[in-house]
Amino acid sequence: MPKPASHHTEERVHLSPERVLRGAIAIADSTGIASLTMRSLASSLGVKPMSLYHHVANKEEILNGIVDVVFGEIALPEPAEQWRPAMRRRAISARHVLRRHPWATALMNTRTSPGPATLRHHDTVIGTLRRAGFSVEMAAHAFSAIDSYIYGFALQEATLPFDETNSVAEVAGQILEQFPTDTYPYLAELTTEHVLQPGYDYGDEFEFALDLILDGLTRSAANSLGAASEAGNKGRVPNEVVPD
Amino acid sequence: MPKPASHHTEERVHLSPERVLRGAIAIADSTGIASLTMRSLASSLGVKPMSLYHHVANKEEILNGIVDVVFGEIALPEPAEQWRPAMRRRAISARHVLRRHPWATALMNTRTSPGPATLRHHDTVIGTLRRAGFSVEMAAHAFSAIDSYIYGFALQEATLPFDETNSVAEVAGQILEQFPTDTYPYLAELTTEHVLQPGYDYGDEFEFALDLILDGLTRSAANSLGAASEAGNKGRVPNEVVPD
DNA sequence: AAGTACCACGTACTTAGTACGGCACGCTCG
DNA sequence: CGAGCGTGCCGTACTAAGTACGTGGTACTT
Repeated sequence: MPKPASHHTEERVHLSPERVLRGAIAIADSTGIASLTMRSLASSLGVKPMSLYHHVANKEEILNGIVDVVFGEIALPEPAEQWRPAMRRRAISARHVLRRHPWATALMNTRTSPGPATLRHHDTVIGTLRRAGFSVEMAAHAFSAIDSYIYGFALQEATLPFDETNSVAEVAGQILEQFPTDTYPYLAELTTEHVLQPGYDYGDEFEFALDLILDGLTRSAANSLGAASEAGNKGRVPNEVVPD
Repeated sequence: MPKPASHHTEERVHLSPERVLRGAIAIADSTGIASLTMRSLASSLGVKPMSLYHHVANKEEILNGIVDVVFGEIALPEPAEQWRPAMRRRAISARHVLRRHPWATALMNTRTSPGPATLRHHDTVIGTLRRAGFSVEMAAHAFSAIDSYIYGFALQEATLPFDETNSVAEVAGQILEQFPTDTYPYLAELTTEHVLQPGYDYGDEFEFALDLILDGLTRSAANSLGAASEAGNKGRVPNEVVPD
């Protein structure tokens, strides 16, 4: 028999900022961001609440931290990759990550100080565009366009009121049944003829507009390069021509 | 002299669900969604906290309610409007509304039961597309593309850590100064050569990708109509040809 | 005028974030 | 090898916020 367990000794856990953040993400993923409290987090780590404060300043810092961890999970472009496949791969990776962590998209909003993984992510993305020949302004356009779409899509996907337990059919039915069929006729049509069809998955929608945007950027970037060289900066030699 | 004011009589306020929601929006707009508590709301309405519960079931219902009010502020397409200008006008209106209520975008995420204004909004948008000749599937594509972009842009705009008080320059400077200049070279470049330029306004970015998406939809819709008529449903007579 | 529905209120309970100080453990140094 | 000390976990307790419950005043109805 081991010595009579004082509450230290045997099961002393030894936290760390990383363990705290990982635990926080685990709770948010499994039971929702609302159920992430300092108490629930401590308890899941086998620790009392106040112990957490030796590793993080406060709950805000935890929230900042887990958002940055999530950003770190997104696949970055490889240096050698061409801009379009690089952006496509990154966008798809981002969507997967944000679907794994449905709370993250909304949480980003309330954070104003980006962490290192976030900054690195942004820097790499912009760098990929710039090295492909995008002007600074055009890179800003592209970055804003793609990222807005990613976050917006993730936000909508996260808002969908169905998960594994209740299907699309149930929820959509419930909402529409509350009203006479002709109150929202087009919504009803879209729902019954599209959303409720077997095999429907809203996630499949993602790549449609992603490619739409990438097509548009390819065109715009080509134009702006043309315009730019007309404007006289022919000396510039991007190491890759913009279109694709 | 009026009768000795029992706490009723004179200053009896008479709440209503509408007044409660309006008050809630006022607080969220002026001091942030975090400062919207049942107590602060009650106090701003000249009432004690528990009085609110005679008009709304709980705080959740308030949050659902204010999100729906915000949706109601977005300009809907007119029945006679062509799809492209209609979508453009609506998108721009939505961005303005979501900028007036920066808390709304993130809050949408946590709501799963859409209110009547939200449903009406969606129905009108889908109807505009369908009556313009979009197939059900194509309307779903377009709806998802445009709305994802709107919400994502609004989310990014709301995340920007500057408002009237502190300028872009200060904040951007603070973040980048924490690191050696070459840690995030492309981010630094974009910031100094673009974001910090006089007259820069992130909001101007919105219409660039919006038009990109609308262009892409115009093209895709034309293709899908072509494909559809080849597929044999020539009998269908949309009252407007899709492209523009 | 009496009854009644409505609705604001006071009190109090629960959950959550966190300030403060105590104290066990194990490493370092004499 | 033992005293001292830093690290970091814990107990207590305070504050803020959501809200259940019961009371009583007000004004409308008959």
